[in-house]
Amino acid sequence: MNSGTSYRQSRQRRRILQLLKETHTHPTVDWMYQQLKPEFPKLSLGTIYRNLSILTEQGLVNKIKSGSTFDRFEANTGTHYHFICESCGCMQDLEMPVRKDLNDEARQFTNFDVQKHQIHFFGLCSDCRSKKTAD
Amino acid sequence: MNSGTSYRQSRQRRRILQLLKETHTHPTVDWMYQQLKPEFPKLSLGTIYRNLSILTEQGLVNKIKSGSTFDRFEANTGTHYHFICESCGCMQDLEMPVRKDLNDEARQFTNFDVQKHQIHFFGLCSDCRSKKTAD
DNA sequence: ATTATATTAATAATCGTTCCGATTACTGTT
DNA sequence: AACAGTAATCGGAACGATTATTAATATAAT
Ligand SMILES: [Mn+2]
Ligand SMILES: [Mn+2]
Ligand SMILES: [Zn+2]
Ligand SMILES: [Zn+2]
Repeated sequence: MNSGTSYRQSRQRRRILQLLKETHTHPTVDWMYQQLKPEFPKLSLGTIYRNLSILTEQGLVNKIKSGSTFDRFEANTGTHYHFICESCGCMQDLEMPVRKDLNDEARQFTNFDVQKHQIHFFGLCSDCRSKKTAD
Repeated sequence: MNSGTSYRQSRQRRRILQLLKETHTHPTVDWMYQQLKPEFPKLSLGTIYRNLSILTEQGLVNKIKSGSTFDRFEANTGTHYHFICESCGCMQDLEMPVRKDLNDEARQFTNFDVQKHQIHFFGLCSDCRSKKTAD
């Protein structure tokens, strides 16, 4: 990546972060590429990947292993839970408070040093839900 | 896969299931391949993948998207939570009871049809923990 | 402006997984 | 026991997502 030395600023990286900040859809690399391509006609996928990993390293962005074959990203770096629609695959934030007590509970059942946890809820999003009842 | 018609029996599939039943390490495809290769010298990776997906379809096996670049599998098909060591990457079952009430709680914060959830706990496993204090 | 080097675009390489065609192995029928 | 039908196999090619390489370009400091 960039061992030790300082980072410069680039239009591309600035826009990638900005784009992540103004959306709540947990975008994929490909989606971001499509979005920014008109603006940077010579944009390459490698640039997206490299900058996302720099931004992640800097703590400005979260990489989400969504359970699909591809990763998702978000600028919302605070801990929170996710809902994933099993029909359309969309991923949405849950406002639900984080249950740190679950870590304590987990500790009671092991001798592991449990530090954090992640919850993914699954089901049907509101859109897919109404589509289903419409037949 | 095999639409409608019945499955035959094969030594390979039988052994793949058996192997999964006698281990608790949530094996990767590659590990299973290494294990069974001596027993089936002409074994191919495709055979492991195909049979795991048949067994999964039959509900005898769970595919786990572990958050790594590769998938893991288990014959323990009941719902349960996992602990993942951030140092060595091992994955272990938690005896902790499943909190179905979390689904209800999640429903209060959305209009989604929340059906199930998954929890991954992270930290240091007992082995890595003791290695760390040993310096 | 000159310089040093971080960043880029383009492309090749890698990784885990799925797909394919030719061959082999089951299983039920004559 | 020979046969026919068709799953299951092997080996390798193809695939999609990601990472690595390299020469050209952009950025920031002097
Ligand atoms: Mn989120
Ligand atoms: Mn398990
Ligand atoms: Zn949906
Ligand atoms: Zn460990």
